[in-house]
Amino acid sequence: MPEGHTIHGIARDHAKLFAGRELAVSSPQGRFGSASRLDGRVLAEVEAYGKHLFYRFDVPGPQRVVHVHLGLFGKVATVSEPDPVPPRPTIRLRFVADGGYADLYGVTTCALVTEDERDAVIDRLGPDPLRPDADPGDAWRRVSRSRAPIGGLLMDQSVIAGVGNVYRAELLYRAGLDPWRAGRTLDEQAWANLWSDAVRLLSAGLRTGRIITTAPADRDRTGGRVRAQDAHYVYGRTGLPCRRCGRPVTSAPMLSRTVYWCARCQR
DNA sequence: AACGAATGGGAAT
DNA sequence: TTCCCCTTCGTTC
Repeated sequence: MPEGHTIHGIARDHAKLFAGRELAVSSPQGRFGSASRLDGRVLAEVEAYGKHLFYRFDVPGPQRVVHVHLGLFGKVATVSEPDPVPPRPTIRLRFVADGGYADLYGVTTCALVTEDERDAVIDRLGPDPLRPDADPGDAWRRVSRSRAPIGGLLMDQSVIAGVGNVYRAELLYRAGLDPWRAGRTLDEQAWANLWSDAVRLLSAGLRTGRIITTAPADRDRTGGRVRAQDAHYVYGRTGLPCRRCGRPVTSAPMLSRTVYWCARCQR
């Protein structure tokens, strides 16, 4: 689940459900030790940047921001009903308000930090295609100077924040780019196109809650809802025929993550 | 019951 | 580069 669009969706939903309200905060699992310092306090705002979430509370003292990073397995379950079910023992953090509640579990990071620490996290990140203030020029400077493969650069959060393994594969397919090409062999227009497609795809993901990257012409259009097996061009389709040329989709490890591509359509 | 994989990332080597 | 953390779920024994 957790690529940038998921995180921004959680921020949007939690702002609506919790911001400006007093929250009951607990850690059924016990590993979020700061829960009691936030319990009964007002959540001022929720912010998403790349794959990072920040919850700012009205509390005294320098530590007032909960920094959350879901990692590979982390999940957030949000329920817009007033009566919470008893929590599973693995729930790291639970927020409860009058109108609903949310559970976080399996997360890589869940910590109460200062504003400076929050700033430091964001300083390490590249531009986020889902933020209106994003400057793709910052990312281009990194890409244009790098010998690393573009498939790795798209996954590097200090280059561009929010793209994960699914969007990486699909963006490169849609651009016709070989994931193994060095960043510096791209021209500026190729990067501009990649960036604008990232804005388009992640925005669509935020809107629909799903990663759907295939153009209508490249999938079976019968039926209203896009079938799961029609949602992607190459991600998770090793050995299946490319939707456009029929050649079996290739996959290989890149920096310990599987990258998928069509060796004929992507040069 | 055991194992592997999964939309991630940081620290250690 | 390798290892380690986080949790769930489907497959295999």
